[in-house]
Amino acid sequence: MRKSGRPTMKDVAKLSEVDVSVVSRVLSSDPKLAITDETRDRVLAAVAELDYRPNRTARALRTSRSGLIAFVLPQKTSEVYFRLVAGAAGQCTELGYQLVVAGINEPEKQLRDYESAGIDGVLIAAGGLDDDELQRWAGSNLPVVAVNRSTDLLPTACDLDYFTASSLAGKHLKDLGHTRPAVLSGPWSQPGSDQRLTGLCEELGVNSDELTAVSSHGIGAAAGYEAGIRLADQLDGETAIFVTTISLAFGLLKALSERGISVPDDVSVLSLHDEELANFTSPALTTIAMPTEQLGATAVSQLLNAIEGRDTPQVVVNDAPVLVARQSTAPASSHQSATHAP
Amino acid sequence: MRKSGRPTMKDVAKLSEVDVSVVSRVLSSDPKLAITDETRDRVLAAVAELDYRPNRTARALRTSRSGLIAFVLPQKTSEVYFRLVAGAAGQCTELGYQLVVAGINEPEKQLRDYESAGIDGVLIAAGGLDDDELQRWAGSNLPVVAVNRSTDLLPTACDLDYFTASSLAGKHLKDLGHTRPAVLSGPWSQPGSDQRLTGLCEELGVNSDELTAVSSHGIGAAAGYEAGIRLADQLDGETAIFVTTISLAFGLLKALSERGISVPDDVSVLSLHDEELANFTSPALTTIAMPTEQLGATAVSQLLNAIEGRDTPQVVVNDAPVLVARQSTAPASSHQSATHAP
DNA sequence: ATGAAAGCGCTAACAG
DNA sequence: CTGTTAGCGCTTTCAT
Repeated sequence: MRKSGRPTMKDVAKLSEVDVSVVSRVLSSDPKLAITDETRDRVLAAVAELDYRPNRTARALRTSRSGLIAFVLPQKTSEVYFRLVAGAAGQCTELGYQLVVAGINEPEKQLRDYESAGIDGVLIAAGGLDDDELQRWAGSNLPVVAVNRSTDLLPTACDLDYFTASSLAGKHLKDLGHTRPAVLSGPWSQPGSDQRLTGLCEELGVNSDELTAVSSHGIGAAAGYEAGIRLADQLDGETAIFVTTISLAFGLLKALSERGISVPDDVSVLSLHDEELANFTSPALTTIAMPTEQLGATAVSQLLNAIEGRDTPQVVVNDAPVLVARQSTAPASSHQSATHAP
Repeated sequence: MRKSGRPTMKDVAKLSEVDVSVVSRVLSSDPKLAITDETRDRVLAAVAELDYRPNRTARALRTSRSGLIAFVLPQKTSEVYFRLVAGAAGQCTELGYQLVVAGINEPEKQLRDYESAGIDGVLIAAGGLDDDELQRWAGSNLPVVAVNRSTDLLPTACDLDYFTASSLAGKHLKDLGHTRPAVLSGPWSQPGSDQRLTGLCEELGVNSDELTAVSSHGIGAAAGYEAGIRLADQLDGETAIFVTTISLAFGLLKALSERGISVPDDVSVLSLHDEELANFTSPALTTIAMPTEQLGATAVSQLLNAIEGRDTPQVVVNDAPVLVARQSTAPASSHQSATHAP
């Protein structure tokens, strides 16, 4: 065992000629501590002089609070998760926590590892999980909050406002004269119960099962391409395609171009989530930008609330989504047609 | 203070009727422990029965080893870093460590935070750091290893084999008849000393300062676009463009298309690093795929070596890069010309 | 082959 | 207002 060599509280106590307990109380600004300014200053001076920093491990052992939280992510992931992590990491830094990340594994095993490691709570990126798997994250002594998914399998969940987002999408399409868009969605979406569609349908006054819809088998561009080909072949006069997550849209654009369907002349494309690359596709992609980093940050706050035993709203809605109109959407016009030679 | 309620070593000791020290030694498979199989079995049985898991915090306090390592990332980041983290995280799980992530901040402050938190060592994504900043990461008691950058400012550094990668690029271009490619590189690249160019130049038999080169002001597609416009306007008969990192290439493609330069008819484009989206640009991008996840994993191993005081090679080269030929490169032919009307 | 005992550095009653 | 004390759960000499 290497001695760390760093000064301990005892050193500070000695130098400032008080007891360690006083140092401890000064440093944690114990509210019910009455102390002369003189003494406090002496302690603080000693802390500064020795360049003392508390040993968080010792503190953790004593208080059973490590200041560590974990974020569990899908093994196959995408830009969206990255932004989530960035938001969460920033908030952690802000609040003096450390963020541990790991790919998702067996929930039970992973949770027990985290308990063993003294992790205070865990964030689970639940966007792609089915109920069964999510359920398995619930049976733990640790506070667990679901991120990017609404659910009541867990006491706390944070999600983006997909209803508003899809309403925005619907409104934009309606304004352009598109009345019955086709839908390209991710693998977990269940048409009809999918909140990413309700706003759209409401705005357009259609029923979700009237729409031509295709589900992808994954969340990457390749999955979007594959599903996009299927969708292209199924198009029946639709003048627009609504995509529920952006990476799919990148693949779709390619599929459409291969099928000789021109965007936005033959069909408009509009996707949820925004990212820098949307500016650089051809044509540049119209999107609904979602506050993804915000979601990450909020999830951290919620988890800390749960850890402290404070109130934790079941669902948290963040900043409003915003439409970013680029070149992939255009007015529907009578000469439009998505039909084409095979 | 909440009692955790989990069984401790004492409970195991009691149940198996031995001393805690014996339990400890059994569990850490102390090599110089002589023990009857009978006793060991009793201990193990108790461990199983109580579902005992060691308290890593207590262990950490005792051994000054937390089992935590940190990965410090740029605030503005890209897909490449994500892959790095994925690789590192996987390796950590493999080896029983936890990976803490954070955006880069003030090195001194961050390092002291990490010391205070008991972090065992830190990985710094140094690809975009200048020497001064990197230097500031060196002055710490913690082992620090630079990732994605070769340097001798730190005792340990891990990097990809950019020499081989750029040789591969050079060879591919030469095979196609391109002799004097233009270069689009990231902000930190210093032409001439840049290892991402040496292999290319060697293969092509040119001097790096003979090449038309433009540096971007960032690492995203937007930066690539901006620099791409500048480069397009500077093109002087070049039949190919070599890009040192892929996100820039996405922007470049757009810039070229706006300038009416057709890829690959007018100019071929070839980029370092591969990602899924390279399949979905138009045209699909030819790349040199680098073992980025591997780098993340190797960096972790190196850091653990450093932590254990074992040997740490200054530079680690991983799996070989591989050429992924797609549609953005084509043979140079006499009718090619990058000149164009403004 | 096993047990006793001393702490790692910190916190939180409880005394004084 | 400040000091004493008793651990948190574990590892590790040193005894036996």
